[in-house]
Amino acid sequence: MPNVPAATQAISLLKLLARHAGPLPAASIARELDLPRSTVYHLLAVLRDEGFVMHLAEERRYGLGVEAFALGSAYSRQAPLQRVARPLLTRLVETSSHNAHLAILHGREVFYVIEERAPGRPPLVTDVGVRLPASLTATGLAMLAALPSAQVRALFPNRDAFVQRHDVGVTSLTQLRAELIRVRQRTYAIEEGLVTPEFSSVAAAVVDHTGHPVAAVAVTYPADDVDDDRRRELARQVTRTAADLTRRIGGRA
Amino acid sequence: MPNVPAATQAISLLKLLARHAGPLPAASIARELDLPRSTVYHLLAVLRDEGFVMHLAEERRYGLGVEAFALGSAYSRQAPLQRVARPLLTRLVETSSHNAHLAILHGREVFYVIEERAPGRPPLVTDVGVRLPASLTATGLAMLAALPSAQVRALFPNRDAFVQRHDVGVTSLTQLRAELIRVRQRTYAIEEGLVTPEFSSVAAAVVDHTGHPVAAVAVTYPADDVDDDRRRELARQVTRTAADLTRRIGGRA
DNA sequence: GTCAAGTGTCTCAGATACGAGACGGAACCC
DNA sequence: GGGTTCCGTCTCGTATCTGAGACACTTGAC
Repeated sequence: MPNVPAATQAISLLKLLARHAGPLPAASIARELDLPRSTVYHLLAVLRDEGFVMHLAEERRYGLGVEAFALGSAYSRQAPLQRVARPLLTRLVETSSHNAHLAILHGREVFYVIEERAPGRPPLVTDVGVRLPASLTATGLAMLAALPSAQVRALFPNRDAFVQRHDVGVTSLTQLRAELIRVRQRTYAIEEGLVTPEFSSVAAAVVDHTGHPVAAVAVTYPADDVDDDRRRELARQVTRTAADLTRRIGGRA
Repeated sequence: MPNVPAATQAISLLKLLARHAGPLPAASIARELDLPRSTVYHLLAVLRDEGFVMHLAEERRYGLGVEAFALGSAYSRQAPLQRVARPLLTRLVETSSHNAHLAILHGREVFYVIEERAPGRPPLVTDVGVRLPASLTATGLAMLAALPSAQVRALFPNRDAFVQRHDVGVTSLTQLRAELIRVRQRTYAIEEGLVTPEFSSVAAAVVDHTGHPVAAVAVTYPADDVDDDRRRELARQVTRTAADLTRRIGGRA
């Protein structure tokens, strides 16, 4: 277990500022992180010097600084998966005429790293940077289905690990396993109205050379506009895009 | 002066990983940061736990993690300037048929936060996340021209503060001041071939309610394709976009 | 105008983190 | 197979950081 408390506190402070919709006063930061006020001021001073935090003196609040943006840009520049995936998602949007996105698994959540919107389609909740519970999303289910059984159990050790949305969603490991069996049988995941009522998604996993899921591709469409035949066609396009991306990153396709 | 060495070291490590094109071995990190190996491993352990760094075990290297991306996304979500500016730059690209970008001043450098590429135009060096010396760029000159004289002097205290590119660029405060006078007289900045040979840019500053420059808007075009009349027209569109953005953020226009 | 609450800075002693260096294992080279 | 280099983990004593709390200033309520 690493023990570098000042580094951990600094990182926690940045994460706190990222979680909120806007800048925070120092007293709120101290309270939410349960840190002494003087410690918080020391950390803020360092983070300001380094450009990760800026002080809005008139509002007496602290917000993220441009170095936070620079870090995110550096991650995007260095991440081979996103660079390779972007043109493939652009093409998927063209052929499907629906919004497409790429997500990665981060613990029990999915994290959206690419969102390509189709012309004339509304923006969805699955915007870049958003996190959602994996068990509730098509992309999450697609990736969980590609994980070894023991790893799924490790991620969901008890009933508390499950969340619901709009009063719907799996609530136990047994239910989740059953759903993942269905995903494997179909070779794609379906989510109907769990994330956004009246919208559905189909998703397929992207796996690396060991077969481990590194991302999932999905398309989202208005549920009423798409019959079973149309949905199978969208699923075919999504699984083909995911397989193509898997091949391009040298994965086991 | 803040003194929280572990926090400073952690942040320096993240910045180092951001500066490089890809992941680094721990030994390189120790060498470039001039830190003991055990200290570096402690910091890497914390940053991994928090998701800011990932360990590529097969390559024995460390790279930025998805929380770096999440931080950058949070900054973009919270930054009102970029949200307001993006549709204006999209429209500027449509009317001008050239690439447009938005930059902010960060010390003596400009930092590109939006890049909108025109259809059929090549990507340029001014990509999102890139930094360039302010004195060499149209956006930098536009913002410097809107700063009080004392602040320009503080940013460029001596000849060492100036850099050149392709053997061209101002090398003294006197030369810089003369150029900034010209920028103010024209109400826009011009850069010809300093950033990318054979490409030129025109830029105008976006100022806040105090008249302080918070960003600059620019258009970049192939120098040979644009005669004086055409360039004046592009400059008119750029200064209008910058004024529009200034008004929308409640600036002094 | 007065009082309370909040912000930001500063000091310094006791608690604790830092980092030198040892160790085991892996990878590479011959 | 042996030797070298590098990686990653671990220990513990000394140097140094953390944070309680005082202080000055600003803002807001009455």
